[in-house]
Amino acid sequence: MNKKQLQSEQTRKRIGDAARHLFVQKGYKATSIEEITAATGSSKGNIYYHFKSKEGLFLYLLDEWNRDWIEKWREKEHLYASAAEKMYGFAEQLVREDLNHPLTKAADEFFIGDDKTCEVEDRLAEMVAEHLAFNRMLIQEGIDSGEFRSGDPAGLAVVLEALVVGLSQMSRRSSLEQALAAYRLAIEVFLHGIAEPSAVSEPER
Amino acid sequence: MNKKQLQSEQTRKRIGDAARHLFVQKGYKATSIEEITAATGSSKGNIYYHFKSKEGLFLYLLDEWNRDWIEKWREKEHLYASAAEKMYGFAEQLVREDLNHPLTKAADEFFIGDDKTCEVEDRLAEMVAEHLAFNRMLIQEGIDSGEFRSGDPAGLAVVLEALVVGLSQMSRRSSLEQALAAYRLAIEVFLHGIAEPSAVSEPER
DNA sequence: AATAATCCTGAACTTTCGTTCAGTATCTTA
DNA sequence: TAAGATACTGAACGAAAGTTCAGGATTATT
Repeated sequence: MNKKQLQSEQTRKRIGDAARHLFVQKGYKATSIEEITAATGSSKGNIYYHFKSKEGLFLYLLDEWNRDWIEKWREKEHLYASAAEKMYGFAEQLVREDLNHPLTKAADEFFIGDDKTCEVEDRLAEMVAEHLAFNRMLIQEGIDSGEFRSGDPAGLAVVLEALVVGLSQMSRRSSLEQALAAYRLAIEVFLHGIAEPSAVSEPER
Repeated sequence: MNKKQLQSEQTRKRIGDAARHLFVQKGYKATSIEEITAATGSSKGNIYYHFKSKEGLFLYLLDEWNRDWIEKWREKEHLYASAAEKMYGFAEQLVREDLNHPLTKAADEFFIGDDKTCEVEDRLAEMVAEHLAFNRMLIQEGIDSGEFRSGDPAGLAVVLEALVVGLSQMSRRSSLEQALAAYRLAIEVFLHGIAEPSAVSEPER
């Protein structure tokens, strides 16, 4: 590899890392190009040399993130014996990986903001669908193995996603230990609920 | 009451209603004063005559919202016989009231944005604490009545809050029926979990 | 009726932020 | 080594948004 190419790749990574960190921490709009340059030492123009635009940079990060996340999961997945263990492993990776997925907060700004490009909109809808599909498969595995009661996997996938999205938002200002504890407790509740098994109650209507 | 005073109160309400609607729908930063004026027919200056600033307007809405929500809850609370029923009623009010609390999305922008005033920061931390206290009390009631297993009410309050926050975010683009179904399912899971009672599994470590 | 108080307008100011671009430095290639 | 390609700089531009203000319209007070 060329020295130029190497350099290019390095700064790209540098910018990407700094930008991701800021996006995750502060959201999309609240993070300015100025701040990214300050965090990298690069200049404004350099960002636009390596990335098409702010949107482009963000989209690139989303793709990269998703790829890495899935890859890491594939490496670990087989270590877990049961579906329940997988759920805890899933939560742990969510916390350890970055304490939250950029998609949860920043991408939501995209969806809602008026300035959304069609390309971005499509890509984001796709990613949410992927997330739900992932969750559904996780739950389906447990059902197939007899660990989980058979029910509505699609609906439960939404509930799980909501739990994850909410936790990432609530845990943004807490320590890793606190976050891990919260996630673990959440999965525990997701699996076993909080009600006494004896006290069966149904929703009204 | 004066004609002037009445007029003033009416426009205040008009501005507040329009602003709340936009904030809930689009988030804090994405909603401009311009848009609020367009939605009300009032002028820019008029908003600043009635409210100190955009932040002030938002803070006012948060307070108002919280008051109304609590009030409505107090009216309904006694109708529910069990703690479990209360949880479903709680979820239902969350959906029906506005499908999401401004605090969930817009307020999070406040917390994270750099431009936060000290006054605002304090007020918001207070409100989150109030929310968690509310949840904890709800859970504690169930524990006291023997419906819920005794555990970590504070931790469970965070899990419940996360569920609500996440659901509100996920349900922003779905119909009322879909949202209600998702919330109900979530509460069902929160109460009973998804695991087969026979298959007991613990978190690793 | 006249003066004061209140409500409201909208143009202009200021700041912030994404984006561009002419120019410089460094490296590759022929 | 000379010419071209690549990596980078930072000032400047333009659009958007929050805020202010001088003044007009409406209502209250004396």
